[in-house]
Amino acid sequence: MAGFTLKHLRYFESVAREAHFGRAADRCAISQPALSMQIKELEQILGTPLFERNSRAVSLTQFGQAFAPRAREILQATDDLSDLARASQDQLIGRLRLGVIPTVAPYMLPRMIHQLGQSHPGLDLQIRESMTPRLVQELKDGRLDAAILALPSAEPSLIEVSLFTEDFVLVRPMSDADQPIPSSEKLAEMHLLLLEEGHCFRDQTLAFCNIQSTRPWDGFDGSSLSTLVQMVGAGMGITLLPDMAVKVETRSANVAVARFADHTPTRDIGMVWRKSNPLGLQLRKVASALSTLPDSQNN
Amino acid sequence: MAGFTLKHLRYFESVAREAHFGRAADRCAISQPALSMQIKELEQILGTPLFERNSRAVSLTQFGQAFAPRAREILQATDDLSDLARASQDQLIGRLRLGVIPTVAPYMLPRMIHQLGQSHPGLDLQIRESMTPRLVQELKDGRLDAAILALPSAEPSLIEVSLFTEDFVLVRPMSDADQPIPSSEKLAEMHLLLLEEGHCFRDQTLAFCNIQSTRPWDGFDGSSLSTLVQMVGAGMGITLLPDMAVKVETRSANVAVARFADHTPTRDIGMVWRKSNPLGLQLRKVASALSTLPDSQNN
DNA sequence: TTGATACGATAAGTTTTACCTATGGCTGGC
DNA sequence: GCCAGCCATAGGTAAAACTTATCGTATCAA
Repeated sequence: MAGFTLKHLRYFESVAREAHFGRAADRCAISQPALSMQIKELEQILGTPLFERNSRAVSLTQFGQAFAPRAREILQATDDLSDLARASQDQLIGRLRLGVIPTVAPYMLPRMIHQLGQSHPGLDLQIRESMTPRLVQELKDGRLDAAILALPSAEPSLIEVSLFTEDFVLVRPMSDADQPIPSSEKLAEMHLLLLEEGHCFRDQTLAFCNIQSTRPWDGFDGSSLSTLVQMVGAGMGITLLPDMAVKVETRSANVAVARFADHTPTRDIGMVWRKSNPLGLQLRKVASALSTLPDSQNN
Repeated sequence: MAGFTLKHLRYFESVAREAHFGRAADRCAISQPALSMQIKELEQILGTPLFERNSRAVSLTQFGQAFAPRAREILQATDDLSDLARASQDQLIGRLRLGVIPTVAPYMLPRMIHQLGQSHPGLDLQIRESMTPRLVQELKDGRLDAAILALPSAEPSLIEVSLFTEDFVLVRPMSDADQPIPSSEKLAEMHLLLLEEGHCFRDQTLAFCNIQSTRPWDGFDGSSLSTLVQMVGAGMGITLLPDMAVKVETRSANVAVARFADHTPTRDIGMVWRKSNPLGLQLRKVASALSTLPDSQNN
């Protein structure tokens, strides 16, 4: 024997409230016989009568009186659950596990958290900082919901949305400030300081200079952009910086910043998530909110 | 658009638990396409996906994770309400989901089923065999109605009713049959064969011998009492058996059974259920019917 | 790369269920 | 005794839910 249904409970509640099958049926927008049958079925399922049908009146049995408040609780809980569903439609709420690559995280996170706090109240942002391959793997494993990294991710199972494009700038010792800006070919012959293996920014820099990334490298690799700039300040060479890092990293270093006039190297920062993630729409809104961020720093 | 039904919630809960449509469909006793359609319909009603279907895996969306505990609460409340109805009969009828620990089930079940068939016609007995911690958890989750295990359960939310106390007996190779019965201290120094980690009977045996259960164990653990007795018969050591297992397990094995004269180790087998279960009165009657069982075997 | 496999979605057909209208049967009041 | 009010029953219909068979796609091994 199957259990009762929510419909049974709604009909029961209606009869209990009206103490009248006909009016209760109206309230339920069904016919009186249909209601009678459903109540009868409910009583049969429970194995106990719920109502006492006197010829002129309908009243709850003792068991019906115990049943009614519990039934109302359940109906209330289902209504609440429906509301929960509705409330979650429009905008992303709850946990968002977001991966960010190391050459973006320190410069973007403060404004990002601030921005999302404004545009997405109720969002529980959980940040993980890792290099691209690991972020991609964790996305595919379902351990991240989305990631911010340099496009393209070269991963067909992910959706990519570009947030903004940013230039690379040249950072060199202050003593070189009045030198002409070297071409990318010249750069390859200079003492170019790079991030460690695995950073996509390292690969992008090498690509710009037309250097094979597999070529053995004789320089000292830095583990962060901050280290690289300090090394440049100490006269150990030159480096490239992504635009968003410039202000923070060159503030207190004895280095000169120069922008390329032509063929400026750039990278495209984007947000990615699984194609199969049904929150695509909401994630797109998050991305949209984040794409306004670089504007707020350009001054 | 009509709201969701309890059936929707049950199906949802099943898929959420199994993370697999096929297995979930089996559990619900319907076909996989029917389940897929119902889940799809539920998602449409809610206006939000509940599951993320990767080709190889099914996982809850963030909303699904918020939805699941509430859905379970509602299902639990409906089960309680059904139980309330059954509590108004004076004898338990309908489904009884009963958990039994492995060192009791094989020896008690046949008589138990027979006894309840007599004393409780109309009872639909569903047995699950698991070790104590899991049974307790499933009781608390509302996935079991009652369990038979060794007392105490150390769980304040459960009611415990003792069914009977049974002795442990010593089982050793037939060649040792005329040896004196060792003390519990002696036992600890002999080659004592034990059940695997997790069985309460293992812990009770160790406690009797004053052995720390955290102590690394050099013996081979058996996965059933039957295996242990076979190992004893093969001369690999000695073991203890609960009384109810003796007749069945030593019948065809080349072992000697000895009872302890003094300080006999025992365990208290009892039935437990949630304090909040409205069927307490009826379950007490079931326990009472079961407590007569050991008498019928004592000959 | 290709073929096998696993798994959820889709399609077509059938059974079950919930409902409608019409009617029956009981009760209390006029 | 007849009428009015009310719930139950009967017969028929349309929607819902389920079945089996099949498809599409992703994964994995050869």
